[in-house]
Amino acid sequence: MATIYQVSELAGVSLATVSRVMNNNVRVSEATRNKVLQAMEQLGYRPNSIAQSLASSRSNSIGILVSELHGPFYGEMLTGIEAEFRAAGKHVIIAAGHSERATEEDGIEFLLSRNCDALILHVEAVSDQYLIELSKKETPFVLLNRQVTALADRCISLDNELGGYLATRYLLEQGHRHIAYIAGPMWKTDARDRFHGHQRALAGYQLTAEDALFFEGDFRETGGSKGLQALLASGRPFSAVVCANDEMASGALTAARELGYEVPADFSVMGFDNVNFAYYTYPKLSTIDYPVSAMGRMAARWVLQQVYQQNSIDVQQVFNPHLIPRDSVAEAAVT
Amino acid sequence: MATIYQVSELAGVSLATVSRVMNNNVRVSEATRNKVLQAMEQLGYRPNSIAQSLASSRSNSIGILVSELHGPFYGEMLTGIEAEFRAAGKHVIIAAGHSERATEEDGIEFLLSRNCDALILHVEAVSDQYLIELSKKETPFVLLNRQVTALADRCISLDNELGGYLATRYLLEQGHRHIAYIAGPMWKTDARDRFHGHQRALAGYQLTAEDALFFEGDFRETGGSKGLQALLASGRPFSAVVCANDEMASGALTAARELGYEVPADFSVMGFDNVNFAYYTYPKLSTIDYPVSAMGRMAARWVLQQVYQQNSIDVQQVFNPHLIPRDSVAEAAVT
DNA sequence: TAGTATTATGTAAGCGCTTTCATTTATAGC
DNA sequence: GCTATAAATGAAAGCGCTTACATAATACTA
Repeated sequence: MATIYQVSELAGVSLATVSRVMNNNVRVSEATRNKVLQAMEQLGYRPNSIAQSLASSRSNSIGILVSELHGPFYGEMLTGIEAEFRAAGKHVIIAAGHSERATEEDGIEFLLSRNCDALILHVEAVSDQYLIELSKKETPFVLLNRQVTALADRCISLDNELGGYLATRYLLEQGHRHIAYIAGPMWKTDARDRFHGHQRALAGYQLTAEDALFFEGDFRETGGSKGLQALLASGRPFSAVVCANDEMASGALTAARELGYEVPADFSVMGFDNVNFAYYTYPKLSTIDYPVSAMGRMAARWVLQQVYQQNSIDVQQVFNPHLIPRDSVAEAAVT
Repeated sequence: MATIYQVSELAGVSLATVSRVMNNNVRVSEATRNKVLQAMEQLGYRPNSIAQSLASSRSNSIGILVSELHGPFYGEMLTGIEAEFRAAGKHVIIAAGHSERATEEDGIEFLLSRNCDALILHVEAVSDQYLIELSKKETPFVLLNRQVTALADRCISLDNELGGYLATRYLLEQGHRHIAYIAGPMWKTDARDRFHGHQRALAGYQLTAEDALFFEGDFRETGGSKGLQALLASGRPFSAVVCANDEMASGALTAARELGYEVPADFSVMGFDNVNFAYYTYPKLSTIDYPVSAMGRMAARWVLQQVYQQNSIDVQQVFNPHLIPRDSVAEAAVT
């Protein structure tokens, strides 16, 4: 591989000049610039990004930590992030945190050791305190889908409470009064926030959430199916179930069918996230849209703005969810 | 951030010694090793991976190019790859190729410019010739899910032909004789191979694929639904449809329902890939398992073995698909 | 115990760039 | 035409490591 030195020789200029035309931040005369460009062309020169990084102490790499690499949710997020950075000539280094504290901390440590210029973190298990400590180190980071008050300016999140509210309000508007809830793991903030939104919506109708109609799931399909079974087994009547995410809603749908119930005739089911497969369930899932790809892009822009000084970029920190009515919710039967 | 120099000072040894204990490939006495370790600890030293890379001309990074970052398929693949490398202290740099020639070539160029030690490529649009040229450059690469004869030793792939064969043979065994086929884009090798397997299975029963019962889809849900509509519209009777992947099968299922057909009572549907949501469709999709995560891991191992000399690793190059019978296929009605 | 083979450590030259500072060359002013 | 200023280029010192090669310390042999 040709080096900058060989280019400089061939072009008959100094190293510094070649470097200048590459970075074109300093004036170089048309004539020399052309000589250099031509020499580069001729040698098939490609800059060594490692050497550039070392000399400039900029790695042009951004570390991304997400819980999982698979699953409909993170894929969308990564797509948004990658597209934005790729266009800016930066690259992403990816690590998975698996929603476990040790693995998440490990992943962050790993990315840090890779000299990332910045980090985009979708962490769930790590403590606020840890993040606050991390913020004192030199590597800047944004948090996706997490609210830490002390780090408010680095958080890009969805108003999960509002989402929970919208889901339940929609069911209430359809006449449902006995609404079951299959939550995510309640140690996760988003799971709690969504549930709080649910409670607020109920309160608006002078109702409260009943313990018998609550099930704490795991955000996965099995959580939804187990949850539905448990709710049914409780004997407490309900005409609708809101699930804290689409995976669980899908599980609930499957379980309902297996147990001989028909959705939405026997009861309505509401999801959350609007992941791509929500359109392909049967019945098509009514859900709350989570603009995850847009939020991923926004996190990338935050980095571009804060770390790479691209000041023309606007950053939006809080996103609003909205209702996607489809076929899994029907009006409550008049009683 | 502390540098190796400060560590060496504090420990009272030379730079070289510090470097040696870090890489522990050369003997260092217990006593000095401890002094150094302690100094590192005390300074909170973390090696600068960029400097290491420059000096050793090893970036410890592997470039991954996949068609998309989202979708059930690639997510699994990435998960397998990342897990394997992370354990080995390597990191992955990810780019998306979007199944377009220009973007794929661009992505490869991009990864190359990042000084990756190796590349794992899941490319579809790029020509064999291009890959052969690429193989002459210094950066080694593996191909996932692609067979290039001249590069046979770098290909890790699924026997797609066998998969196609298994799918159709299963339907034949269930008594189906009029089997429609919704293919992937026929310019993609895997789409073609799967179809060839289909033909071979038919041939085993003295049958041939009928043009009227063939539809070329796009590997996405809409392809499946459009495909089914087209097949139905052709007026040609069939009792089963094999779809070249699960997404299209899911689309076909949805379309069937919307058009008032019941699967598998009115006709059977077969998928391919066994992506995670195949279990959550209604009815649960009978499909062909594609061990994509295992294949991703294997690609990572190939790199570990070939590039990082971890000789203890075994590499398997061809994977076999197998049948996953579920609920979307039933026996053909006796006529 | 001298002489040699080993083992442990130090010295210093890069790796391929960026960037400051110094120097040269062109441009303008009068 | 000569000086003052600006613009273009070059020289060289790093960036934080690795790794020959050289040297010092230790162990082993007879």
